[in-house]
Amino acid sequence: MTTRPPAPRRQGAAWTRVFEAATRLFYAEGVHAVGVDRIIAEAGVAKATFYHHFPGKDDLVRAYIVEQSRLQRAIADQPGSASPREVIVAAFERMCRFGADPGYRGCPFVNTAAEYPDAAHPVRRAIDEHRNWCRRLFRDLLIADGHPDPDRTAQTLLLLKDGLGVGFDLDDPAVVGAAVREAVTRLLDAGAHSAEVRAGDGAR
Amino acid sequence: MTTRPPAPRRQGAAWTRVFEAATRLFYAEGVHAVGVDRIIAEAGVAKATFYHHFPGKDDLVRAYIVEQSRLQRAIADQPGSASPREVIVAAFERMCRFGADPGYRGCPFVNTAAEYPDAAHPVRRAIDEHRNWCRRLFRDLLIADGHPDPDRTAQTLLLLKDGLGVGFDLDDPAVVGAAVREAVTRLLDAGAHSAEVRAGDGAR
DNA sequence: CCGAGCGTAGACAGGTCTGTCTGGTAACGT
DNA sequence: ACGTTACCAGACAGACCTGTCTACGCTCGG
Repeated sequence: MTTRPPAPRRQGAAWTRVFEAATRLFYAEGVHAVGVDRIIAEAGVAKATFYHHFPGKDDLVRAYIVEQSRLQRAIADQPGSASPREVIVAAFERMCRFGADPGYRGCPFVNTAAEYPDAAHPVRRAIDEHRNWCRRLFRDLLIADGHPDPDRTAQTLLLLKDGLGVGFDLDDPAVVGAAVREAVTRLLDAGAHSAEVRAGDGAR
Repeated sequence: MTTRPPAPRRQGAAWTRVFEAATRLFYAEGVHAVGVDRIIAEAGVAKATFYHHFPGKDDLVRAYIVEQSRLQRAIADQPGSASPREVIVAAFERMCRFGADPGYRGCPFVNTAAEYPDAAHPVRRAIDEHRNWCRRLFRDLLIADGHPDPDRTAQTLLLLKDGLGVGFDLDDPAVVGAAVREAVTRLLDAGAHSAEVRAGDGAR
């Protein structure tokens, strides 16, 4: 009589429901602002089931970060015939599209890092890993594009990425988008420009 | 017998002690992670005194943000004989010095905004005010410097400011500092460069 | 001298947090 | 037929959260 499925639930889906509810809530409201009770309520899952799949809340937070990183890598890693430079431009174009969405609430990595002051915490380590991957990706693309200073410029691209994450959340998306597009173009042109200068050609 | 001063406390200083403890803790550990009990304990103040001075915790948070904004304005507003361009460069130089400090934990405005998803919240409004002041300041300086696109470039400087706030907290400060200094210089040179080009001069 | 204002100490209420535990149900592989 | 695994419902513990309240003391202006 009791314990019948209130929702037509697929079996084996409790983990997924918990994870998806957590992802949505963590992103929209912040990690510390969302309790386990809230997550299991929205997932329609028993508390024991939650703690059966995740040893503790922090493990869920870490899984959330790792999955966000995996998603971004999957998008960036899909092969294409574009030039390195076009790949970078397309990546920022994509970020600008995401940022213009009304549901945008900032970069999940930056927002979560703000709630974990301890740099040695597993969650922070996961965030560090993602940032390192990102910086390496930028650097490799810049090298492939023949940029004269790939390491520093990769960090500059990271600066822009972090800046747009904050800006799209707190400022006017249209202005932020315009500023980002121009800054990225100029940054990449600076590399090409240097190469041209070295080849004996002037500006324009 | 009871109620003797454990510390040699100056009278009328309870508000200050609360505020300073809150500022330190909010910045170092985040707003949601620090409770009122903790603040009053570190301030050496009774709970009733806390609620005598602040209607609630959010008011204290707002006061924290407003004061941080006031401090930054005070630094930026002090007059000098420097050119507009030098003022901008000096501002970023100052931020880089702050960011290199081992106690640096990111931009208080960005970190706090990450904990207040509701854009209509008084705390978020205070943060918006600060960002608007900052953008206006950049724009006015760029106009005074004769930059051809002050509005967009002001937003770009804001992008860099937010990016360095995150980067100095999460990445290698030395690399971030180098990237910031170069990006700012290049951004300001681009304006001057456009002027030169319009005057009929080529690159270099 | 005396009251107002600021301060202390600490109990208390009502809620929420993470995490544990009991008890029972349903599907599945062997 | 049986054990395992996944799942649900919900009570419970113990800590911490914000915020209120009582009761008392110190100091200073009038």
